[in-house]
Amino acid sequence: MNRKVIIGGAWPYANSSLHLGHLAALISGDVLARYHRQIGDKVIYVSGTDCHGTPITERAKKEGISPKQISEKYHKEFDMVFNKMNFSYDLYTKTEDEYHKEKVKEIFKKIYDNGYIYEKVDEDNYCEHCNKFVADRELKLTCPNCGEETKGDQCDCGYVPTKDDLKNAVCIDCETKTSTKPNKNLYIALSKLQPNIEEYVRKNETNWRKNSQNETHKYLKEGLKDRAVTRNLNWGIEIPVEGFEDKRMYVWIDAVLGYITTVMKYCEENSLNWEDWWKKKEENENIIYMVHGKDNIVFHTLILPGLLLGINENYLLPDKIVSTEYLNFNDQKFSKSKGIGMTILDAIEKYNTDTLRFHLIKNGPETKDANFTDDDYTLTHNEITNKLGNFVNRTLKYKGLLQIPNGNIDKDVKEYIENLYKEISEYIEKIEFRNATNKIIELLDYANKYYDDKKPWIQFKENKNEFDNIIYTCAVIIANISNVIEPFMPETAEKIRNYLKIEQKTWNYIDIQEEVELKNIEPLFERK
RNA sequence: CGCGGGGUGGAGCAGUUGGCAGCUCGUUGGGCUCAUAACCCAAAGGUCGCAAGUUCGAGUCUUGCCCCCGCAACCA
Repeated sequence: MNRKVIIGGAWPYANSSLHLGHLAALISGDVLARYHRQIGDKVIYVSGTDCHGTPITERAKKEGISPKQISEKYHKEFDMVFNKMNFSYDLYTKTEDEYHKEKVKEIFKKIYDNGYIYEKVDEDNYCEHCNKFVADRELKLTCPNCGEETKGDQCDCGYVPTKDDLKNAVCIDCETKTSTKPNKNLYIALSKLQPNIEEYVRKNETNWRKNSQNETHKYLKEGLKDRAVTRNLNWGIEIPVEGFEDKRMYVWIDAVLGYITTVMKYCEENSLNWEDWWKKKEENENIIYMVHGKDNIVFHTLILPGLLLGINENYLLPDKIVSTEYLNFNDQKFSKSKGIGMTILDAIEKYNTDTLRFHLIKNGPETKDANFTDDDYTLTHNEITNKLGNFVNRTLKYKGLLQIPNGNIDKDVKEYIENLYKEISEYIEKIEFRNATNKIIELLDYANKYYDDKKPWIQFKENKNEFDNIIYTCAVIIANISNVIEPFMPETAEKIRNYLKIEQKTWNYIDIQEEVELKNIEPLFERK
């Protein structure tokens, strides 16, 4: 295969550490990237840190530092965490990146010039004392429903204040009563684009996860509403339209356009033409994946396509929407305030990164919410240790064995392996990763059973030739295991390649070199 | 009638277009000794939330009902 594949991992928001839930959602992207590279496709796998927006400015105010300092801190952490988890991004950048900002402004301007972004005057909340417009969440009022004090966007009791309620609100900073003032905003004309978006959805949704289809239908059915793309902030990307100098761009516009700007930047740096990836080419030559959690769905199935259609330059639209459900932690929602959950940083300290990756896919929130517990992880870790680690050990550390003997491959085994590549490919391309991991477990069971059925320890005494064949065949199985686990457990795959002197990862049945010397074979995992 | 997810052997789950109910762990018994007490074989264990319906046949389709979990913030 020689397709051009873009994989866009969701851009994590830079105001708190990443936790296992993020990892469970994003890991699919790395599996896809590694798999597609391995079968020979040309992959550009991108993501970056989402640095802008109100929550970060609020956080910065509270901590008495600049939004830039906050976002930088988390950007560094994210970058490190992804590295440690062996995410193979071709480019991981941030929305604060100058290149990104410039390109976003250019794209925004095009959409504006095409008439899909238009001006509208709203009556927005205004604080005379602070001399600025304030967002609903920057207002404080007594909830007319439950009587408690609440922010203006939504109360703890679930009540959403109306425009009328907000007339009694005060500014969260200075506590003075706010008023409203006419305010010019820019809107993206999603309502006007709805027919095109609908057509796009209809054509592509069979390649999407079910949850994205449902969520998207819901919005389309209600009718798309034009959405404000400007915010009264001083932190974010400037609006490239006259008269909006005091405003900044809505973060979701900025963030989803990152999938384009990063591909552009990567291509520039690597002497490629980005249009080969993002613009119309031959049929079945391009694939664009979007990987994220379920709360991100509409931004990828409606807003991003809306923007791309608004540019009106034959941009390709996302083909495959890979949206996960949620991961719970010990049966509870991840919650920073309640201290529920585990950051990826802590998980890296505590767990083996490969078995953690594998576990989060095998028991991940692929089609419905899943639960993470320490015990469940240990179960997966030990299963891999026993079935894979031990199989490698009982073959390559066979008592007294110094090198892989010359032997003949068992024909049935070869056929089984060849077939397995196809099956795993199918599952991965159908974005059914749980099934793919189950196939890998099946292979490990098959390998151990083969070993037991063939009884090399008996053949060693009775038929040395047969013994050689068995060990050789088992070594070939291990070589092929290294290929099929590469997308899921890259470090382990690498170790095996080193043991067997395998030059490169492929996605076909492979033999091994004759008489590979067996030196420095260490257990792949330690049991917990 | 607010929206969504789910109820399958002790636990966690899989069951695609309806066709003998599966997987992992756990339990019990056996085998093996190459290996990280790992590996292999076998057994026990389920009226698939309840009820009715469609059908030669329903975990799978239809209808009604019951129960559990999300849907304020941080947060995928």
